[in-house]
Amino acid sequence: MEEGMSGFSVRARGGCGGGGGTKCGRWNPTNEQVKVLTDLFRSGLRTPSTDQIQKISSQLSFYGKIESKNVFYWFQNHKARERQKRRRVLVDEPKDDGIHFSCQDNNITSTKHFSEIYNYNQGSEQPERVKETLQLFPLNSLSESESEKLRFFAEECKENAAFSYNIGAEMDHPTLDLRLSFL
Amino acid sequence: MEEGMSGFSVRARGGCGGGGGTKCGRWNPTNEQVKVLTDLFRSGLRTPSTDQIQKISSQLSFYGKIESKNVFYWFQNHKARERQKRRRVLVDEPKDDGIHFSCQDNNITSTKHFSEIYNYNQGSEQPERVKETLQLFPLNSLSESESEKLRFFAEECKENAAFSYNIGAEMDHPTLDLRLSFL
DNA sequence: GCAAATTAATGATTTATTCAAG
DNA sequence: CTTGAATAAATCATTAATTTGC
Repeated sequence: MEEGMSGFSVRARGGCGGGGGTKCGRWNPTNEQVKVLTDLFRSGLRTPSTDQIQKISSQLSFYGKIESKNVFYWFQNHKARERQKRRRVLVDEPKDDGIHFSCQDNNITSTKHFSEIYNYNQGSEQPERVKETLQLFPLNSLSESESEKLRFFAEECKENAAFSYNIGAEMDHPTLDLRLSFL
Repeated sequence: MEEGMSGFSVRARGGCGGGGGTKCGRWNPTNEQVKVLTDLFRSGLRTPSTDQIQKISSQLSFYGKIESKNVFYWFQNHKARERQKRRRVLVDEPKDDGIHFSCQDNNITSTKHFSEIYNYNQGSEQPERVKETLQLFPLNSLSESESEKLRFFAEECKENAAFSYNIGAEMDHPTLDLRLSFL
């Protein structure tokens, strides 16, 4: 991928001595290793001590090549990325407010329950990216150009595409201004 | 399927506000609504903010009955199911494993360099707590349940997830005693 | 053809995690 | 250590598809 380099890159590090794999650019955790590390993380471990690191590394070496520093970095990175993920959520978001629903009684609680539920925002997939990417939103297809609309539709919802495009034609809807600007 | 329950049942929804259909069991999106939601999703939107939800809902109401919460749920479900789909693919298609760390030595100044870096050890986050919490470590899950393993993997280390998750199965490892005792 | 029966989709709720504030 | 916020995952439940016996 990014390696393409000619020069050193891969390992200017002294290590990687022995021959073999040669792919000693960086640690490549096995699934087992990741599993264990993740479980440790989930069970509360965040910044293992030197001692803990050594022991973990030792245990994990059973699954494949690994060094203490890999464990150390893994925790550093994992912790940081989890935090980052969380932060992104906080940053991009909020403005809540209330939105109520029509269903009034029903134990399910509407306003409260719901606001509790979706009173957040960005998920974990495209953090900021969404905002930028949305620029690319194929708006044109949303408010006009029915034919193009249908084209998309045919792609996305083959089965539902059936009657969709003539509705727009006969109903003369309100421009459905679903584009970045309104988002 | 196995539901057969007897008990209570159908929801005691009282709401469903205004008159009309009475068939207010649950929202039934029109093709237009699905089309727009799908396009938004495709354009990158995953977890719309409250504000976005309101606007989307407002626009979509032109096509038929809809509430903000429907939009919210739609995105939640769609996102989750797309993820699920992807995950399923990964599970079904093991991919190669290419596990061959041949590099052996490579101590990379390990001890020295490394110890300098993380030789600060505990103190900040979970001091003792770790020790207690680790008791709960779900060891059992270390060697089996490949699917779940993969799930974790896909989540945590998307890019590194490339290889092997069948190793555990064929290697019959030594109980990996990662628990309090060793930490 | 057409319903009852069965299965597939998907809307709506609940539960479990994680980080971070208190 | 406790609690609140914000999800993602799991699950429940209802509606639409589809199948099946007549």
